[in-house]
Amino acid sequence: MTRASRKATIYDIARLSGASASTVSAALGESWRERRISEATVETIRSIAAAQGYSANMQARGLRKARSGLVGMVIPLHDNRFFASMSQSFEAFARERGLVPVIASSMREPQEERRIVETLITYAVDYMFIAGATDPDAVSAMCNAANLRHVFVDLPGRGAPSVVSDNYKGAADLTRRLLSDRPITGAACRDRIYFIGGDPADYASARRIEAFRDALTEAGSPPGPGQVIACGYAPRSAMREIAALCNRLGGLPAGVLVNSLTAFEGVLGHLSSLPLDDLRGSVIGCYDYDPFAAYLQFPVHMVRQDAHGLIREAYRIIDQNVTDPVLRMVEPEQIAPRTFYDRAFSDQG
Amino acid sequence: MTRASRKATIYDIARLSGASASTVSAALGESWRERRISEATVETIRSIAAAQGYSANMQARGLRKARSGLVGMVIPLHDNRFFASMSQSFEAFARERGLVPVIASSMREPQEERRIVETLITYAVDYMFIAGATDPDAVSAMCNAANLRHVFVDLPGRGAPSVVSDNYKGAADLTRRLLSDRPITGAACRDRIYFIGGDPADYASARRIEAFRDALTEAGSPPGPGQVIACGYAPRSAMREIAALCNRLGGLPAGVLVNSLTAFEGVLGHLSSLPLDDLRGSVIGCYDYDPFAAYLQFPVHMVRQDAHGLIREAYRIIDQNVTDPVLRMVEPEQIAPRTFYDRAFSDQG
DNA sequence: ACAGATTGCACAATCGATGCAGCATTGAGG
DNA sequence: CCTCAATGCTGCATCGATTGTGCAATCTGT
Repeated sequence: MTRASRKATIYDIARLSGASASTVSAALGESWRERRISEATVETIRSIAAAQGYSANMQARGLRKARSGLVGMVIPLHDNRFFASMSQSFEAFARERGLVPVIASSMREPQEERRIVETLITYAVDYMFIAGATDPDAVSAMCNAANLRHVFVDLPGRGAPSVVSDNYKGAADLTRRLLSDRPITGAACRDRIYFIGGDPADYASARRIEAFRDALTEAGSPPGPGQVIACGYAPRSAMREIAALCNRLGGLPAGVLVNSLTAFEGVLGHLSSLPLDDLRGSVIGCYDYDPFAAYLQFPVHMVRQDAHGLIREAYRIIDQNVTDPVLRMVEPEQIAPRTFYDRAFSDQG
Repeated sequence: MTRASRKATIYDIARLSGASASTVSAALGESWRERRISEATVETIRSIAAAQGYSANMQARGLRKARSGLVGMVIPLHDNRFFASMSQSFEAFARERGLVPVIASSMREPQEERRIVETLITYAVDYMFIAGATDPDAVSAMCNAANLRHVFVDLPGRGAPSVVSDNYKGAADLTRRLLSDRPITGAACRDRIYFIGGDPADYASARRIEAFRDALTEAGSPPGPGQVIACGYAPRSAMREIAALCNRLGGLPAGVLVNSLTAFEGVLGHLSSLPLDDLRGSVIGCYDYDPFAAYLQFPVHMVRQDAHGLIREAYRIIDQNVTDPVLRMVEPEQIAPRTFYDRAFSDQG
């Protein structure tokens, strides 16, 4: 920098190179051929620009071109394995396309969600992804008013394309695994498998509960009352419910399908207070994945959602210019107990 | 929206209200009092703007005011508990200040890091935070050229203020705990505590290793050769090293301090292959925290870094207008084995 | 009733990059 | 020698919001 305080602009480069600002703009961009700027001029301008440490002002460019080069994503929270993976993929795909990702978390508050969408619109993001939307219709309304293409992820909306995890298949497969792995004691009520955690008003949980019921019915033992305990995501309430259940049954049931890692933390809080032998009479499954959960005192069947695949599909929808409210499914992956190291080490090793 | 495709601008509002664009701008902003716009006019303009769903174009505003309202942060990766917590806090503090956070991950690549900083500069972010910088000097050079205030987090730089975790204290305390908790067998070499994982070229690891050595020395048993095994962060190499160590010693050492969760995954891979009783002769510590790691087959002493505190300090530096390369420390928290539920549940529950 | 102050607003320049519409200059062709 | 086309560039308006300046109209005091 020769001049102390401000960043160089095309006018500075124009003055230094003796060319006009429009020539500089063309020379530094892609359009210099079609605007018949000679190669020599382009070289000169580029070297001067490089020497001055010039870089374009995206606000000015965005204002003029009515595109910002930004792509927005709303997620419920950063501090969560699943959504953090989404962020990582979201960013990677954005970069592939030369876009800059802006990720904001809504804390699952509809009001916050709307505020964020509004903000991203004022920054003129070129596209927007909304993961785990709490009020998809409101979001679509705002985006449509701003003429902004958007895709829902993980939780579908009616006003735009959506990509969701195949919660039904994931939960059905997991249930079937638990059913076939469960130890049979003969005591009827203890031979059942219980579903714990999640909110039935939540789209993903509803699909999973539906799959759980169907899989049990298909196996010849339709779920009885109280076999689905959708007590929310908080560890504490999951711990309370599993304790109450064990108390009611006089011991652990043959199997437990825990819906979410946070609920699993609560279940774990109770299980870890039991003698290890008690656990051998039960099979545990968890919808969602954590590498450390694979090393507990007992085997845990887990489901890993394909965050990368979800985001890949979402970008594909943008690339293909789809705007109808289609619904695309991405399959989650079943993780057998204790197989973590086979996979993880081959990636990171 | 009365008009189909484009967003309303102040000129639209001006036309509809019969006022001039500058009056509209003032009325919608903070400056209408000092520009002596009557309250009645302000009301009229605001209601028309609301009816039109007007919201400002930040690119235009940013261009004019030379501020974007964006605040950037570079992190190594999203998909990591520590950095995800930082993102969460970063965003919360940004919102408090009416700023929009832009978080990008460098994958620990110096080149990528520079590219990101450059990009954030072209978007005219008002401030920038760089966590886990790989090339702090280059970053400072770029930011200074663009006249951009920035703060280093977790890994210090020489060209700007830095906020780092007190790695020395965290590791020293953890080492002391392991020392006092370790079972004494009498077999000299097996009574030692080993440090596994991390990269000594990395600032944080170097501080921790230094603390580990000092704490051992202070306890009267200075570390021998091979007692610090800084084999990187990959699970696989940590697994290999712990296996080799056990082989060399003829069993587990009295204690292991594992430097990072990823290395811990590897150590776990080996430990889980041993009979549970072997583990009772050893005390395990891990620098970094995971709630599930608190429920393994054996107790684990963990250190939780204060991501929220780091970010709070970083913002404080910005607020206080500090630009000298000061170094501020934030203390990490020691987590005793199996105490997770006492804490977590009171937050979420 | 008239100078001077105050109120309430409009005009125009500006931020930096872009792109359309020209405008000299050179060379070729008749 | 003159026309026409190609070449290589410049000038100017524009994107939407902000801000310094200016200027009527009304009000205040005497």
